[in-house]
Amino acid sequence: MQNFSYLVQKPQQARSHKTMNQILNAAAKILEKKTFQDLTIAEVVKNAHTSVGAFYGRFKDKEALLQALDERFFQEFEEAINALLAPSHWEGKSIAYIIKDVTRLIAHTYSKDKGVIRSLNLKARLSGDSLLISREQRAWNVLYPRFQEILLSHQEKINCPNPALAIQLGFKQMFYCMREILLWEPLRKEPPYNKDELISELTRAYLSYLGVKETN
Amino acid sequence: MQNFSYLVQKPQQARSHKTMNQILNAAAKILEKKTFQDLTIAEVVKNAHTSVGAFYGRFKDKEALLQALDERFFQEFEEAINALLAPSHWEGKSIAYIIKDVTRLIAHTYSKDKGVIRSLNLKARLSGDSLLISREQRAWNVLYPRFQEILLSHQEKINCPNPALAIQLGFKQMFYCMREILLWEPLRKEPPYNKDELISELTRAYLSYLGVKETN
DNA sequence: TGTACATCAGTGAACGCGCGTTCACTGATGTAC
DNA sequence: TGTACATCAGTGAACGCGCGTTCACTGATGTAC
Repeated sequence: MQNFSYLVQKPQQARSHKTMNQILNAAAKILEKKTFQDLTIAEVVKNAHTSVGAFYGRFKDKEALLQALDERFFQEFEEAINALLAPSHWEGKSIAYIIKDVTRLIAHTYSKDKGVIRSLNLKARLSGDSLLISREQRAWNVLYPRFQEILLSHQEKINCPNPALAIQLGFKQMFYCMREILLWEPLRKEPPYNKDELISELTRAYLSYLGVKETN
Repeated sequence: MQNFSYLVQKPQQARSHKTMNQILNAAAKILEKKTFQDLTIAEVVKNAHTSVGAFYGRFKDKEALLQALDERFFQEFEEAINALLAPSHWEGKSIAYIIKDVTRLIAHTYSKDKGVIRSLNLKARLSGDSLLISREQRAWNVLYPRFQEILLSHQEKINCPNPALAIQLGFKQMFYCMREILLWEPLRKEPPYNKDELISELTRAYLSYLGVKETN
């Protein structure tokens, strides 16, 4: 599953494991304030109380640092997705329940470690042909098809001309909007939303668009 | 209104005016394929059949090039917005009509000069505290409040718990989704949508969310 | 329970490359009289 | 209708700075016997 080719060598001793974590923590913290481009190795190792050489003893290059952050921060996300997708979990649940579940997951995912996620998102846009697909993207590629399939199996509750299209566009509206609001609006100093309100409003919008009547 | 402080000097002769346009065209073309960061002055002037010195005779620095592109490409957009906002234009029109109008404007705006718009959007995210607010942003700041005001004046047609919130979130859903789909999905090789279908679906979604009944 | 050796880990000065920017110079255009 | 001068415009080699990366070296940890 995971290849750690971005590492020169996996940590062998507790000592180096600690150093590596210090580096990742320092980097994550710096990324709250600036972009990955503006982050320098010198700055990271200074904040991690280690040295440039220690960095390159662990990471192949600067790029590898971002990959390591990607792995580290989306492990949790992947587990949350797997929990949602457990065969029994959505069994017999209403569309409203399922949509709210997914909306909530997205809201929570994009509320933590914003600096790292922002950097990864930017990275995906900057590097034209994305050589390495991010772990985040891979996670979505697992979640979405299953989600769509389940919604389509409830098709009789959906009242709109083109359910398949509406499921997709509705998901994108909710997802892109949530991501922009949580990740980028704060940087533009826009007033924040109440998170629970945001979740229920976006859920409501999605359900309205699909023409789902039930209020459950 | 516009300050051209990013220019060393405005073109005085037809000759230099032509050179400047060649530079802007070359840059816009390069930005279809790569980001502003990856674009080099050497590359631009080579494609513009001119020289580094000519560039710096016109532009204060590399940054100024992006500002000039911003000005050049959003002039048209601003005019379109002013047309929509002409006092008589939305007089007596239905909510459905108004929303479709705005959705269509966004769709058309983000269908052209994607390279430049992408670069400007990235720029806004990369440079933490945006020193210069982009012309695009300024344009939205003019359009949105007026749009909101007009929708609120039709409040009796809106059926949802919190109209003001729904107008705002609905707009964001539509806008962020449209922008992401038109600007970034193609880069990820995702299959494109039919534009008219996209406009009417996102309009329909917005109206459903607001609980607007009329089909006009 | 030492001793020898291999590997892991860390240090930070120095290197080097890419690319934005400068600068000394040449040529074109406009204006005054 | 030239001539002189100022300003505009363009050229491209050279500069220089920032920052990622290397490298020679020191110290720590583990293992064999």
